[in-house]
Amino acid sequence: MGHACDHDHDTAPPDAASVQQRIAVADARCQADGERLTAPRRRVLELLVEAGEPMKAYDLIARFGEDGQAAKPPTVYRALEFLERRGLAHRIASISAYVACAEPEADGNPVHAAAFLICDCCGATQEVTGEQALSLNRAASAAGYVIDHTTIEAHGRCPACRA
Amino acid sequence: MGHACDHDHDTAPPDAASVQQRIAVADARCQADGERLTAPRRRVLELLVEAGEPMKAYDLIARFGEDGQAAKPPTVYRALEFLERRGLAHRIASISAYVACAEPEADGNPVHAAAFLICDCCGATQEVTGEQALSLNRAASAAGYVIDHTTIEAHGRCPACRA
DNA sequence: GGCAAAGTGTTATGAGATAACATCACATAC
DNA sequence: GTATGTGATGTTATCTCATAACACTTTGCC
Repeated sequence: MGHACDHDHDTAPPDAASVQQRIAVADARCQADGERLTAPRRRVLELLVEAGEPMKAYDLIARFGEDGQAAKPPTVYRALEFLERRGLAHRIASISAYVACAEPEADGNPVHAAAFLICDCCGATQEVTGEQALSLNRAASAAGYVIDHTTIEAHGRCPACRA
Repeated sequence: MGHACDHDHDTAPPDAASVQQRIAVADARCQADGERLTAPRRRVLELLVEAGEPMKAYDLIARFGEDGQAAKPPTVYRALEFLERRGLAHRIASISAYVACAEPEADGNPVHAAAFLICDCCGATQEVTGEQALSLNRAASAAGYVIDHTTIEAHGRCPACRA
């Protein structure tokens, strides 16, 4: 996503090989679980991993076709739903955007609670551990709630933009 | 907001007197800070307090006029922006809804970090203390981020709907 | 092959939010 | 008490985000 600020941002996008590497791992894990990383799902994941930062759904739609052809919205939204269900991507509700998961299944659980630090200046987003989610779960238990999933997002300025 | 479940929910809406009481307090505080709780702002706050649970922007728009006339979207969105800025209401990003603040300025700070427990069954929403936000702020500091505001929302089932 | 389930393509539309500009209300200075 | 600037509102139009509904295709299984 774009930059609201005027200073430099040297965010290196991942090289093509490591992108394909991550997709291969995702593919293998889907197969192991009896799920299919089909062409549209793979393509959306590829776009998210390449971007390395949150992307808007309609940016994914616009860039979906390798030839510059746009996809139809349901194609991308369905792929996003799948990727989220598998813990391969996350929706960031506060900015209506989507991002590839930084550590898919790091804890052995495909769907994990994630928390995000989002720079409102350059758009950089960092996924942090689910520690906040645990704290939230404790508060929920105390109130008698049973939690399904959490949305934890902090907005501010990253070290580079803070200057 | 509506109920997805079939069992009973006896959520008592606040009586008219206590609604007006809360609005009077909000009004006094705005004045003390040199802000004006104008007619459309007051009306939106009134609708939110009466509801006692999150409301969609377009429900506020539809019910804005006392005579059943709808408002124009910017009227309500501008009022919501003001109420949020003053800490009198919160946006719940994960469901694109708005709710009156449970404890305006409880800590002396008009704009405070809030966290929410949201029942996906009956729509009941509970605002809990900013403890989670503090934990998130610590994580952010460790990563060099400076935080402006946070979005902390847990979805699940409340005690009544858990049964 | 025949079947059921999951996935995709396509059209259309619903839901959420804001840009832009004209007008109005209010406080302050003169 | 009137000029002036600022903040708020009214109004139109449009933009962004997301999904319903239905036809068709692919896949895995018997």
